[in-house]
Amino acid sequence: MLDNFFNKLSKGMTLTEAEKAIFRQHISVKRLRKHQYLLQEGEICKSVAFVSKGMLRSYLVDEKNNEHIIQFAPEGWFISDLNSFITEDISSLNIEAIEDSELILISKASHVYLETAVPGFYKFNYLQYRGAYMSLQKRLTDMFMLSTEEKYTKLLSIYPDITQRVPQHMIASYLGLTPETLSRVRKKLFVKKD
Amino acid sequence: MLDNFFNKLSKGMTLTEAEKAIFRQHISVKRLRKHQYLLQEGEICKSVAFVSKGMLRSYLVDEKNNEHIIQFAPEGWFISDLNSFITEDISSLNIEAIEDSELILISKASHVYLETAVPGFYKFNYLQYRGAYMSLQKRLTDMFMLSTEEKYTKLLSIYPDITQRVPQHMIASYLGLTPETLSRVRKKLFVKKD
DNA sequence: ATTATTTCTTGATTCATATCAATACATTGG
DNA sequence: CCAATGTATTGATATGAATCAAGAAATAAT
Repeated sequence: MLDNFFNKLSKGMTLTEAEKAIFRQHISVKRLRKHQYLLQEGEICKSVAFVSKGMLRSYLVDEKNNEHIIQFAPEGWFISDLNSFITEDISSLNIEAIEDSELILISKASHVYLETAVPGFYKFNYLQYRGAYMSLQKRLTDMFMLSTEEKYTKLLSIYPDITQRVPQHMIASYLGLTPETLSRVRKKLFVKKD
Repeated sequence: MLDNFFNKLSKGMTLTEAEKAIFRQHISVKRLRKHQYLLQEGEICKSVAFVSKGMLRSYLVDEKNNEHIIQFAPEGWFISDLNSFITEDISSLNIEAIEDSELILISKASHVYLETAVPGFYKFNYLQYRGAYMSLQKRLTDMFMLSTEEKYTKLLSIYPDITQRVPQHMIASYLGLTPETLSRVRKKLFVKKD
């Protein structure tokens, strides 16, 4: 069950068996059933979570009670409220399992410890965040440059199985659209394909 | 003139005099006058630039020839087309000086060298990208959650001197607005303040 | 100084998407 | 099985921002 996690690490750093043992002592495993929360706004984000199975989403709620999805995290991804994790301020984010999920948690203390105990961990984190930064930059420019229709089709091309795993209104929220608008966009797309 | 650069590095890592010497051997200095380009679309991004003086912007041009500003980089910031830098594919970004500027360039080969020659450089980069990732996440959620007026006032509160240094139509582009819309938003704001 | 160029403002109109409202459809739970 | 809840569709209308167009203001160039 830690295999996914060590696999992920191995992609950004060299990882010895001894180091794996150190990791094992500094992580914990958590299971969430669908609809359960890893974090709710107002709490402090105590750990970074690696998703070894299932899927989570993080979202914000605005004054009008609209949800805005920040991130989906299927297996192989990390999720947290980074800002709260680092500053230890209260979080404005909610993180919820949208499938039954298995998580590997790294607490702040453990993270700090691992950074010095496992030298390659800096490199891993560097590559991890650099990649995350690049993806986010693409997402932002897509928001600016693409039409609503293109945003949706591009999302499908990158994550083809997303419609099977994520309800449509959440996809709409992730794209910054109302459910109604996404429904109409899809209608147009399917008419075209006939 | 390298002081700004070493200061920046020191904020994320410990930096010995010996390491400074290594850096000096692996960086180059470049001056750009206003309107000159560090990178134009179609080229390969050969280096990451640290802005020690002045200010640059990176932007994309869409099919309708509209510019979309991705980033402003005043002194103390890094700028590049990360994607092109890493993959060595051609860039779709333009990077232009919007003031007379002084840059410190790190080529790809140097970057790779420095990562191993200066152990703390991983830590620096990790923190750098982690911070950049968090800022970008805020920018994205602001785009989703704030009204046009709020986007502008928030930008002003974070970068109060931006109106002095950056033409208004570029601020509009950065916020994803047309110049006309920003002009009208400002009019409303100033009427209110009377 | 005077012209040229860039930047900003203002008005009229169009367009895309949000909003509001109702209904259909699907899934879950007692 | 039926109610309850959650999810998706569809229509009518409102709204905010884009677009088109013209002119004013500011800045730079000769």
